[in-house]
Amino acid sequence: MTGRRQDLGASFARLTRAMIDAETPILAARGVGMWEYVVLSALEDGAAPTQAELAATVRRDKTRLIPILDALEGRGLLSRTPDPADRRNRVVALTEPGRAVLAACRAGVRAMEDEFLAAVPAAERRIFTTVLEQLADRTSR
Amino acid sequence: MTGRRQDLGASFARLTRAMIDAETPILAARGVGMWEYVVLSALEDGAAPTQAELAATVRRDKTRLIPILDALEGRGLLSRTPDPADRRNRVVALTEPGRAVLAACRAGVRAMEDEFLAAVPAAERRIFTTVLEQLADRTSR
DNA sequence: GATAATCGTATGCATGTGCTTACTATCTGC
DNA sequence: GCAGATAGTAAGCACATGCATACGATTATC
Repeated sequence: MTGRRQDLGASFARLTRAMIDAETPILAARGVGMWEYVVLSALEDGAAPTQAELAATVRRDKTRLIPILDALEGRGLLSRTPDPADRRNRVVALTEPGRAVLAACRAGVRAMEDEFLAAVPAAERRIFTTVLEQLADRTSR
Repeated sequence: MTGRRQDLGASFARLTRAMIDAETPILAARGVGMWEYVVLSALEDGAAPTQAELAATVRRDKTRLIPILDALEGRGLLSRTPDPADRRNRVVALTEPGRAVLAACRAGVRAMEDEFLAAVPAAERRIFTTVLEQLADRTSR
């Protein structure tokens, strides 16, 4: 890898900023903030058994997560249900409207991503995204 | 790209955090903070003609850049020289000791990166890093 | 039953960041 | 020569974030 010029960290950071800048208006057009989108996404595959666990998943301080959840629940996009097995806990889950909003956001984000990657040949694109996801999955959250 | 699960932005953000977490102790062992490293790196290929331009390059508020530059200059790692062509400006350049410290940091970062990518087959790794750099270079700073 | 631990909630505090303001010194254009 | 603009510098302000504290409700352990 002696030919590599830029640090991985610098490239990732730069692309993160670019993605955030690109995603923000897409989400805003659907009435969703970035943290809200992150939370909705985290619930896509299934409910979080506790708010604390959701906070850890999205790496957002549990106390600062409250207003985000308040807002989303207030809009009917997610529900917080006391867990009968342990009433200290509240199970957090997407509602149908929440799923619909998330799907709309996701569609916009996907379109943006596809456009962003359009200049990369298909075979390389496939390798890039596969390796990217593998690397990301290997990092602790 | 219908098979892709995770948002690019989420993967990039996650990897950025992982890189920061991995780099921080590497830099600290060489007495360098992350912002300091970013600044040193930005000067690697040549001096910045003004501090303002350096600030834009590293995306750091020019007013907040001052203490960083003060610290680095105080350690003799960079110089700030009034530009005779326009004495409002100060040309910022690495010193030889600065280059040495940067090289040491870079070596540590490279070793970490190589280890991080070790599980990726060489051919895929090459494609991944090439595409990554191309994508990063295409984003506005 | 009493104590300790945990969850969700609200809030305080310290730190980092971006933007703004203000200043001195310098430069540019008229 | 003068007004306006710019560079570097210091500091204020608002906001975001992480961590800590405290509380009521609930659970687990002894």
